[in-house]
Amino acid sequence: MSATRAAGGAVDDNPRRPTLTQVAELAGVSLKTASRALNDEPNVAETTGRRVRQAADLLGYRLNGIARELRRGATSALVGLISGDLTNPFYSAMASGIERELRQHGLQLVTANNDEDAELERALVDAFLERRVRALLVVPSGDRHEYLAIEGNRGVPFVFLDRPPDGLEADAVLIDNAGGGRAAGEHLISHGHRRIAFVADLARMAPQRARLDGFVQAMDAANNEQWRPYLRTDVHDVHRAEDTVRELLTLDPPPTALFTTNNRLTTGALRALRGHPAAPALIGFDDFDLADVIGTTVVAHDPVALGREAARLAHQRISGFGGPAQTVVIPTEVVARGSGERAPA
Amino acid sequence: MSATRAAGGAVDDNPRRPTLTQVAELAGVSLKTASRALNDEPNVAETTGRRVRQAADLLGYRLNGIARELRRGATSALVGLISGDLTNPFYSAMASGIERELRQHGLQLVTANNDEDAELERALVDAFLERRVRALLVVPSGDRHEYLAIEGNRGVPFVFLDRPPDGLEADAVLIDNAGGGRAAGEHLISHGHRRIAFVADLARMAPQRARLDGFVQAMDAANNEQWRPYLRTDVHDVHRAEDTVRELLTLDPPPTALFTTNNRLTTGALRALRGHPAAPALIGFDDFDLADVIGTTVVAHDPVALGREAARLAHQRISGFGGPAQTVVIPTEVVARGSGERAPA
DNA sequence: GTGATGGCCGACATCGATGTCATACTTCTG
DNA sequence: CAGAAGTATGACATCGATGTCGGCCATCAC
Repeated sequence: MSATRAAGGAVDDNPRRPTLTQVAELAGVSLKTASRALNDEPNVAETTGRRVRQAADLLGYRLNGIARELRRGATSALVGLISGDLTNPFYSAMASGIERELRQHGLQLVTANNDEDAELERALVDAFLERRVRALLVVPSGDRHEYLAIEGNRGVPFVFLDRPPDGLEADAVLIDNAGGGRAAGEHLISHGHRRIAFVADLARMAPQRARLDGFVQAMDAANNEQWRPYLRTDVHDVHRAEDTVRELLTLDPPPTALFTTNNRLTTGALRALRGHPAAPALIGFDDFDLADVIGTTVVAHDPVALGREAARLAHQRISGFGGPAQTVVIPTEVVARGSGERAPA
Repeated sequence: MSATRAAGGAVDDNPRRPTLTQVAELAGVSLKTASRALNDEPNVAETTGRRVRQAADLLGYRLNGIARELRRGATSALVGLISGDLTNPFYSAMASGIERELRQHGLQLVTANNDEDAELERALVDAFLERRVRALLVVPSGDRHEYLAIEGNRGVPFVFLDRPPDGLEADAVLIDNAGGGRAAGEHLISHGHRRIAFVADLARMAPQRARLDGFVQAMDAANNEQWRPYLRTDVHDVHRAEDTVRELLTLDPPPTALFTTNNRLTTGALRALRGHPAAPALIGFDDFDLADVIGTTVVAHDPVALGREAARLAHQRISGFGGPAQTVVIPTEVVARGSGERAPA
């Protein structure tokens, strides 16, 4: 009862958890009978059952899920998620959607951050497979995913989130990136803009390319070429986004509108534009908290739904569905809040 | 090679993963030798090792971590986190800090959402203990945590995050809530405010009470009683916060300043204040993205550090540290950005 | 009274890995 | 060349649970 003992260290006389065998011994029954009693299996006398449960309580017995899983088929109730940093609200919203959906099916989410690094990602996939996860949800950072093809056929379903699989067929949940990019372009065009800056993240990421494709479609449809000098890609963090936007504003002539292609870049742009006398119009991909308060027009979508759909697909596979690979597309919608409706200067 | 087979369903002739025994058979060695070879243990002839590794590759063998864990001592490499919804940036930042720290020690984070429900929380704790997690990190929603005391002594370390343990001694990482509350109060007082509204979340949550305590200290020190009519507690979501602030503004006389005690409430307040001609001063607990752009003064702290410290404490216990319970306090700091420096009307 | 039925229980194999110990075969030592 | 020391390997027990099967006993039907 000393403070030391109460502190949660491994200090009991026997810090090892009691096993079912010990419970059985204390109750004076066989191992198997104890197992039956605690699992509410039939054919256990009521008094026996009570004795076993008392013994279990007394010892503080807790079933060993690892042993059970091994016996039951060496596959856990875990589903792995490999994504970017959870401090990015896009990923955390996704994770939240996944977690909620999985819980309904008695599955648990295990998360890991790939740091947008393909090498680390492979290692994490390996680690998860060794843990015998039931399914793997991946926001892939690498380009080629063939190495997963073998696994996909061995009973561990893969679901790709936000970025399409390359080199194998697998379930995926994507955002309508091209549609969103096009809608943003059309929105700005319809408000009279021609010199539109396109500020994008790493071009190696497929969603970024798709957003550009859609945007280009809108520009082509409007016969507008004036945006080309204002194309900036591979802007990967908030600070570089801020700098890039500042740089754009010094051009002559400056762009009259900006399209930032994800939440981080939009944040950077907002910082650069703060207090600017004649701020250009701004539209950002990804909705964000307080965008309504700031009055920022965005191409919105539902990242929680994205996660939920991915978890749903995974659960379908876990339940034995063997049909062809499916792709779910999450729609986007332009939400006008003021910044995207400013007229060109 | 049909589309169906490529789709990742369980469709191989033998969807079961190969076992080490099968690898050994194919390589023409004993089970144990195969184990030695794949684990780089000494005393394996080079040619034998090569044969085993080839066989493993050929079969697509992947070690069964569940079996290994059982043999090695029935304890996994998992650490559980039970918190509120990850869409709350406070929790997701915490989770990110935890994940990063754990990874350095080869541990994996498993997350679960307690929905702020004490009943569900107990069930989740049970589930995690059955999974034999190495440690449990909890943002408790319930008030009493005695039921964890037994576990703490059985070798599974507990770490409490954001809210102190009640009814047992255990490691904890807390924010300097009282200090932050006091600082916010002093800040507003120093800018001439007296009629200060205090808008708080559920009073049953200890951090909320501590923030109020600190705030009251500041008011008492300034001999100010005028804030009392503007105390509002148990405001639990963004919408109610918005409504509450609107209501406060209709009072006569209205408060000249607001102190909202967490990020959600601050968001609600910002919505209510949007476009208001003579907005009261505002200071919010918890920093948030874009607070700099909006110009919102906050009591800031570092939730990533909070997570990191919790993971550090957990790892310390896992490594065998048996000392008394430790409490780490994360400091707060008032970050002035304009909204908190507005003079009283 | 005999055989059949069903309830209750325990012995033992099993899941897939690792740890212990024994054994065959080299190689070294004096 | 005998004995010691070291290398490469395999047989078997083991982690903690569950599944299979068989035994014992009471009850019941005929």
